[in-house]
Amino acid sequence: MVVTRFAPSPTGYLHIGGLRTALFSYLWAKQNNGRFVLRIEDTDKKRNSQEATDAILKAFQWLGLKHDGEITYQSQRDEIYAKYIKQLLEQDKAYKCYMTKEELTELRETQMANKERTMYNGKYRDFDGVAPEGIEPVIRIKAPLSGEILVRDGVKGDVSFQAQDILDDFVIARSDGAPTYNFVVAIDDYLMGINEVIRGDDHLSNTPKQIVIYEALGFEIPKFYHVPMIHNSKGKKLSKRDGATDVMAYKEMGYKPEALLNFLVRLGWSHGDQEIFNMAEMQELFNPKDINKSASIYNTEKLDWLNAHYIKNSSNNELAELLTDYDLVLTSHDKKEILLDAIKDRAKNLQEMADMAKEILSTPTSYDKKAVKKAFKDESIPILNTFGAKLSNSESCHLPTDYHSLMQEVVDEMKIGFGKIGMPLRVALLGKMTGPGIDVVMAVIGKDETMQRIANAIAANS
RNA sequence: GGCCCCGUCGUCUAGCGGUUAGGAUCCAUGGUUUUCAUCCAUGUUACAGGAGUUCAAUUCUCCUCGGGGUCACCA
Repeated sequence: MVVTRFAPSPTGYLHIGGLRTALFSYLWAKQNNGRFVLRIEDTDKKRNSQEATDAILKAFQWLGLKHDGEITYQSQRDEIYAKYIKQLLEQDKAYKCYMTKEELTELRETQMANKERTMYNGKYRDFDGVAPEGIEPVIRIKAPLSGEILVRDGVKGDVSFQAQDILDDFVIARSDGAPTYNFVVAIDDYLMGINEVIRGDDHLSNTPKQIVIYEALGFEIPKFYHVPMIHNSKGKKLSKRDGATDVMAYKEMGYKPEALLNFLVRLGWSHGDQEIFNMAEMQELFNPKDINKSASIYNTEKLDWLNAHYIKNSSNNELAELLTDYDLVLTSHDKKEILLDAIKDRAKNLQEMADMAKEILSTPTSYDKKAVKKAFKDESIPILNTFGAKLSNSESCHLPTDYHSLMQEVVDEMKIGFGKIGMPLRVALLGKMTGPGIDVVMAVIGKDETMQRIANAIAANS
């Protein structure tokens, strides 16, 4: 069974980089009828918070991603890690190091001055003397001093590291006994049965260290897939101002979850020429072997296009429901179908869509100057009056076609072009020259409101 | 700086020795729409550079250049 995981450290909200690796992991597990588990990496007690964990869960919920089983918190697994540290100590695969921080800093500075690689010098590796007084030791692993460490990566291929280039006896437990990242990751991934690790390629150079742990403990090494980074438009790591914002901010901006997911799944992964993937298709088609090797640049153009696509293809019921989050309540509006049909093709996002609806639904308080000058001329007033009179006498105006016939009558009787009535009417009803079909607008706002707006416009612009 | 990864249109990508280098997005133009948007059509734009290997390189190898990641008692 395939078991994948998402293992964030709760130091902030979930952003799209994390979400993408979570999505990849999720899809791969689901496709294989496997499990997708969540582990919170909160071993650094100073830097993490419950709020951050809650924020991640909230984002998952919005996007419809569900983890399997209970959440594992590393902070609650101290005894487990202690057990393995003890074991390694007893097997002489790890040792206590009494070097002080000052001593370490000094060592490092000397190495830098000599242009050597900065690394621990193994001072206590084979120490059997009397431990210095008053120093709480850290625990270091006895890492191999030479030889090759091979990472068999499903995305990058085989990546080979030389032990002498990259390894030293790194710390696996701090002086306060708390275990460190590379140590607990290996233990937890093994204990949780995770056999396919999909994560950012910023972890690629950590992987040899984790392999050292796996081997010291005799654990089976999982399959790794290191996913390239997402960069900003300058090709640098994503920062808060250029996209690494809270995933929930995308909801506020009016993006639909399926658009965000579809956007992210295509960032670094592809399936031929296909662009549109619903969740079922993603689950069926995603395969980490098709992940790109190179980093991609984050850019909202395609996300906007996808979002517009998904909005256009949403049912009006769903849209009406979603729009309540953007301060637009349409549930009781009798012409909501007509309204929604009229604006769903025009909006890039739900926020914009809500604004359009509100604009149509509310009586204009001002009129665009250019629009008035261009389309609301003196000759327009008798035309509007004629139309108004017809409307006033009309008994059954409900649908756009009803209003359209009325406009047609005016055009025919006055022997004018359609534009002579269309544009002035548009300005009168919306205060500007752009928007949905004018007959549609009238149907949505109704006969009384239409006549009111015509009267308002004539009063204000003549 | 050491080590590691990467390099096809502006962007997301297809390609896996022989292609007019494909799609999508963006942009532009035209059509449809009384307007706007949608939709449809058309168009501009790419193999980082240099050596090899080969009958043939975007594709394989090496070098250069460029970009990124990582080198903690952070994760």
